[in-house]
Order: sequence, then structure tokens, then C-alpha cells
Amino acid sequence: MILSHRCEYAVRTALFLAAADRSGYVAVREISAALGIPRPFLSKTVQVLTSAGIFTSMRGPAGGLALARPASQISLKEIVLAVDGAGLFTECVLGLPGCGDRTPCPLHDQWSPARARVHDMFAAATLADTAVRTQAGDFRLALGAL
Amino acid sequence: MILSHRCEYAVRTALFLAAADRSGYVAVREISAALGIPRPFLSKTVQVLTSAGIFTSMRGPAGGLALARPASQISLKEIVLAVDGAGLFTECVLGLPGCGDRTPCPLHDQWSPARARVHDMFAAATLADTAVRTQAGDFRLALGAL
DNA sequence: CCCATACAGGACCTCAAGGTCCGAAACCTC
DNA sequence: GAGGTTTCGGACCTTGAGGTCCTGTATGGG
Repeated sequence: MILSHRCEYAVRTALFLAAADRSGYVAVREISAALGIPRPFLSKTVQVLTSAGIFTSMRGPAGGLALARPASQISLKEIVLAVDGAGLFTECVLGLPGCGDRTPCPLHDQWSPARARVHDMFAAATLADTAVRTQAGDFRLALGAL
Repeated sequence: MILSHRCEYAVRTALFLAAADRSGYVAVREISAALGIPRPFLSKTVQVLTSAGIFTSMRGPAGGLALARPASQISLKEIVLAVDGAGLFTECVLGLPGCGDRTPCPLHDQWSPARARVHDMFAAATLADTAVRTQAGDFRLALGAL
């Protein structure tokens, strides 16, 4: 599994908010129902993104979640970093601590560019770009259609 | 974590066997000491590779492990498949079941080539090639030097 | 034959991620 | 300000990976 379950949920939730593109807040209850994610667990997950400054939240009636910035200024990499940390983009494929250009493992020279490719994909993808693809056509965020 | 702990151990063990390149068998005890892997856990891990036909084993005095085929005919992909399964090479980055070219998730078009890049790296790397790099120079399989 | 050696494999323990639940706090409407 | 709605945040349960231990069984040497 390349991303943790929690991180998959976080990305899908962010894409949902970006694709919804409505003024005001979206309730966690609604997101959880639309995306098929257990509500209490989603609650915990969005707290991480809220404290990371990616989401904002409002309690009370008409409360809910919203993106803290325009979707075009939020990259998927940012979300992955907030939830899973930098491990995916920095760690040695063999799990050897301190593996790097100076003291490489036997796979470092091959793994390093492949890892960079994955990193660049997440860094280049903004919520706005990806959300457009969601609205455009046959793409989906949940088991069924969006 | 891109590979499970178990899989990291499996790859390092295979590289150790390939780099040792001695006739006869190498004891699990020796590998566990050299690589800093808990012996009982390595035992279990090695059984998977043995039953997958990648290692052979021999009990009793002078027993131990050996590669079942020449190191040039064993790819790292084969080891990953045996231990972690095909998930790394096939699963959707958002964890959506059934994501594919027909019913893609919003990230499928970007993730698919990045995933292919990772796949190709593991498929192209043979134990022989990688072991040569281990013997050659400053590469390492354990926390310290090899 | 007998015994030391080494893998095979089952039973068990530990721990963190995943998942659930409920009360507290904040907010809006009336 | 009273009450309903919604997130916040702690406490708890479950599950599977990671890790340990012990007995069984095969092999080779004395």
C-alpha cells in the first residue's frame, strides 16, 4: 500500500471539497456518506488536515469543512506530507537508515529516480486540476459514481 | 513504507546470498547476524521464499539456505511478489477497488505511469546485477558496512 | 546407532493503525 | 438565552503485521 488508508481518505475528501466548489462549509456527515468513509474515522482524519492549515472548519449549524486556500494552491503532496509524513519521498527502499547519496544501499541508484518520479507526480498535481478531471467525466471518488 | 518490513528483509537476504556466492548452504543464523535481522522472524520470512521456489534449504549440519537458481535469473520483482503480493504494481493510489483504464479514479492517468516506473525498476533489477554493486564498493546491506 | 546441528512450523506476545463511540465545546436560529 | 446542530477530542475496541519462543524433523558425523 503506497498511501495509508487514512491518507487515501484525506485525498479523496480534499478532492470532494474541491469538486463541490460551493460557498460555505460542507458537513463531515455529507462527505462520509458520499464517499463511503466511516464518519467517526473521517472526523479524526480531517482534524489532521485542519491543524495543518489545509482545511478550515466551523462548528454549529451550517458548519462543516472547507478548503483553507483556493484549490489551485493546494498540492496532493501537501496532503500526503500532513497525513503520512515525508517517508514515501525520502525513505530507502530497503529500509536502511541513513541511506543516501553518500552511503547508498545497492538499490539506491535505481530507486532514487523512481521515487523522485512519484514525488513529482504528487507535487505537480493540484486539487484544482484533479478536481476538474473528477467533474469532467467518468472519474470517481467512491465505489459507485460520484 | 513502499515495501513491508518482511519484504525488505527478504530482498536483503537474497542479495546477501547472491553476494556471498559460495558453494553450499548459508545458515540462517549467519545471515541474521550479518544483516541485523531477528533470527526467528527471518526464519519465517525465508520459508515464504523457499516455498515460492526462489530459495532452497537443507536441514542438518552444513545445512542452510541457497538460491534455487543462478542470481542472474532472479529479479527483485519476483521476491516482492512472493512476499508482498502484486498490490504495489496493480493497486489504485486512492485505494478504490476496480480502478483501471475503464473506470479510472481522478489520479489514475498520472499514477499509472509512475507505478509502471516502479514496476519496471523491480522487474529489471536482477539479484546478480545488484549483488555486483554490493561487492563493488561502498554499498551496504546492513546498518554498518557489509 | 546416537547425537549435535539446522530448518520447519505452530503457538503466542506486542504494538500501532484502523475503526468506533460518546461527551464537550462552539455556533446559529428562534 | 434556550435548544438544536455540528465539529472537537479523548477513550476505547479490533485487527493484522511484526516479533519471539519452543517443539518437531531431517541431515551428517562420530
